[in-house]
Amino acid sequence: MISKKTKYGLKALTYLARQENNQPVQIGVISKAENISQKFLESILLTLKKNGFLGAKKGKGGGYYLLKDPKDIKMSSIMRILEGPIAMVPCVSLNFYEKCDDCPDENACAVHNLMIEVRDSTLNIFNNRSLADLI
Amino acid sequence: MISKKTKYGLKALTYLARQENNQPVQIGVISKAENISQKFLESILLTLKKNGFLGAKKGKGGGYYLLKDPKDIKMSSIMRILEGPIAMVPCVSLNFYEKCDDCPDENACAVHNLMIEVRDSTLNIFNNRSLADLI
DNA sequence: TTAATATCCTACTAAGCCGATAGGATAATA
DNA sequence: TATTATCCTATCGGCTTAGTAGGATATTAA
Repeated sequence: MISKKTKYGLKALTYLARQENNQPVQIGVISKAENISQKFLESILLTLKKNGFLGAKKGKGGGYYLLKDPKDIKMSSIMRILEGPIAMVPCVSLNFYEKCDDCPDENACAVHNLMIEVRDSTLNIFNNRSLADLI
Repeated sequence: MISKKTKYGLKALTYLARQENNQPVQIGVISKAENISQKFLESILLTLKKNGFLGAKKGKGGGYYLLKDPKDIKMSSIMRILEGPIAMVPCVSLNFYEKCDDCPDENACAVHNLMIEVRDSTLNIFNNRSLADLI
């Protein structure tokens, strides 16, 4: 299960991707259109900005806009910023690896190997889908 | 990310699946072998019993044992009992469906359709892997 | 019958995360 | 200089997770 943060972030990104000429859109506009708490969305867009997905313009006529072409924004990169690991177990994560306390030997762990399979199949989707594909 | 409950449950099930003649194994034995808190494992095995995966025998020489052949226990059924939904969003779950508050129209939701894809690919693995495959 | 064994059951708790809110600081525009 | 809109920090209630405590129940063996 992904968090609401991730879901809202994805919806906001697709909203921005649909804009003509990539014009800045204000938080309030997106939050109303997508039924998202404005303050909550504010923090989400901020992290997307800090991670290089969005640009922002202050003052009248300001708002958020995409910094890259939707075709060049892989779903996997968005998911990792918003949700964190894509893997179902830390010991199988490529970008958020963590050793399991209970496993003396990872390769001997039955769960481990199954979760590698799941990770790869999910990753296969997220790596081959861009923001443009969501529209 | 799956919970420790799920991970521990899977490990315990594979432990039982490895037993000769499907002999009962006590909680304490599994918890020591797999480095799991005994009391926590106790509650996990209890839910697996209540859901028809395990049988139990009380008193000396007792313990837990599998009720079915490991080949006949699909990963998807285990995951649903231990972890709950396999889908990443409730509105895409086959067994735990829930409508999203923020979506007036599911089919118009970009996230929705992507998550159906992910669900299907994950389900494809969990439906075609049995407990026997984990050993 | 009694003691030992091992599951069964209910309740509780500390810690952490999630979703959301509050209130003001900063920067850009008119 | 007023207005607009992002930026930033701090906080909060509620829920879940992982684990603990303590005893009830059933089975076995002496």
